[in-house]
Amino acid sequence: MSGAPDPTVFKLHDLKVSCKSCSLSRLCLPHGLNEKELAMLDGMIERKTKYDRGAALYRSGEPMRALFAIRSGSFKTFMTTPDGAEQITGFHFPGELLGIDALADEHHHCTAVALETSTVCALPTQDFEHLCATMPQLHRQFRHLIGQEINHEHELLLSLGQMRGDERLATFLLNLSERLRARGFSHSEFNLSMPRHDLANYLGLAVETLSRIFSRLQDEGVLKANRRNIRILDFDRLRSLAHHPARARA
Amino acid sequence: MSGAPDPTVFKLHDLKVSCKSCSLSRLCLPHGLNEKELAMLDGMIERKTKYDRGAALYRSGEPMRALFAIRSGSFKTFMTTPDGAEQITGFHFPGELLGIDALADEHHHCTAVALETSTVCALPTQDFEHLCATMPQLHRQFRHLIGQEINHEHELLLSLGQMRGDERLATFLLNLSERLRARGFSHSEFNLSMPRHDLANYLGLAVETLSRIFSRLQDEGVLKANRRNIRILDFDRLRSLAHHPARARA
DNA sequence: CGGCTTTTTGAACCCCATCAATATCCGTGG
DNA sequence: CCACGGATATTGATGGGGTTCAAAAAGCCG
Repeated sequence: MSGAPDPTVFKLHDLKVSCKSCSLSRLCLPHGLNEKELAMLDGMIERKTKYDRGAALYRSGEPMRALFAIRSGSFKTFMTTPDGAEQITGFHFPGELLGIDALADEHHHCTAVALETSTVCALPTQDFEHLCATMPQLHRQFRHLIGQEINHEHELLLSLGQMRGDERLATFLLNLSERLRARGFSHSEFNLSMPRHDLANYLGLAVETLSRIFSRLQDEGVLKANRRNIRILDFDRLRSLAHHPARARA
Repeated sequence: MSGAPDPTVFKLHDLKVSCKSCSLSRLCLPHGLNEKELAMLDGMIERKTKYDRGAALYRSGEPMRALFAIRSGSFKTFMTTPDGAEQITGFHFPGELLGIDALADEHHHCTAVALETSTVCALPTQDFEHLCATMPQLHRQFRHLIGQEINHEHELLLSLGQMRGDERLATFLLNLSERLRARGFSHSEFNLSMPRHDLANYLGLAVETLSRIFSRLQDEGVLKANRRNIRILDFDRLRSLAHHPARARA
């Protein structure tokens, strides 16, 4: 389960990729930094960490060690109640930040687990704090990314609080589609990195209900879903679902 | 929260209260600042803003003017969809920060509306950015408050995604009770500042369902609810509800 | 006292959870 | 290579929590 990484897998050139040459930099913390600042940031980052599927980047309750930026792969973050119930609060992709749930008291309130073999860049908290103080642009981008996180959670609240199951799934798929597009992938066909179980939990549904919704959307020609593989056929229909056109629950 | 302040209560000396003498400072941005820093922060703050019930502090889409700290009263913040559906994302009380939903792109993604006559302290964004750069402790407290906001939204996600109606209400009441206690009010009896309609929306329920849940909890002797007035009679039962003891939806 | 909003209560229906069973995929070992 | 077992996913049947429609009751304010 845990990512006891085979040392031989890490070739030197993998470890030395810099922020400067990283294709994700425009989505990530380095965005907007000049050459000199970039170099400073680069110097602070530990880049060697690899996580296999199921490996935890951090667990709820642990003290915060670092801020993480995803380089490849994907993660889920979830809350846990004392009695064992879980709620997935987000799926995270390359260029996104992980660990800001520890902002309040330097301890994590979520657990982050890799959905597939993934790599992250780690930024020790002390270093980061110092860097922010000296680089206004880094600080700004950090705030920007936190803001995105908050906005995303607001969208999810809207979804869970107001929408039916099919509307939630439509919203999720459109959001995912956009995030993949922003990363240079196809926005109409992709493979989900999470099992149905996780997606259902994220959407506040039972696995069976989610499966039924997929089947129905497929029957209606909105998409084609073969297990993890999704092909969106009718974006307009999906969008109209996501905006649940005629419902005034106000 | 209930302290529906008579307008005449606001004499000039109220408007000039400084952070230093503010009873909420330990919950608010000034927490941990030394005398000199406190004076600097004080100098930046506009304190005269008062909002009647229904008045908007800011609206979704507007550019961010300032960061707000609530001094008295209470607010609700909500998301709006293109088709008019709303989801209340939070209720906010004295000492809490409003406006951080604009962190991503300097534009608000929520609307904030006063639930009763309320006053806020406004901190213009540019000033604040500058202050943060020169006062590490202020920066730290700002991060702390943002973290609290994120944590609160995670709790709400858990609530909406995993709990039944009665469990959601129990969770809300316990949370509210704690926040009131932290502000020196009774934690067992209080007046809700929001109508059923808003609370139902926040909890992802229909007004009728919420009303029925209140009635049932009252029949069971867990609490006494007379319109806005709530008296919690059995904290243990409420807590056991909030933790939905025997349900493994894992 | 009227007219308004807010809250509660009642009845019917529906989305979704649950229980149960089948199907499909995948990794492992014979 | 194929067989086997476990995890993952789909499908069916049933029941319950919650929404919706409808209306009455209770505050609130002019």
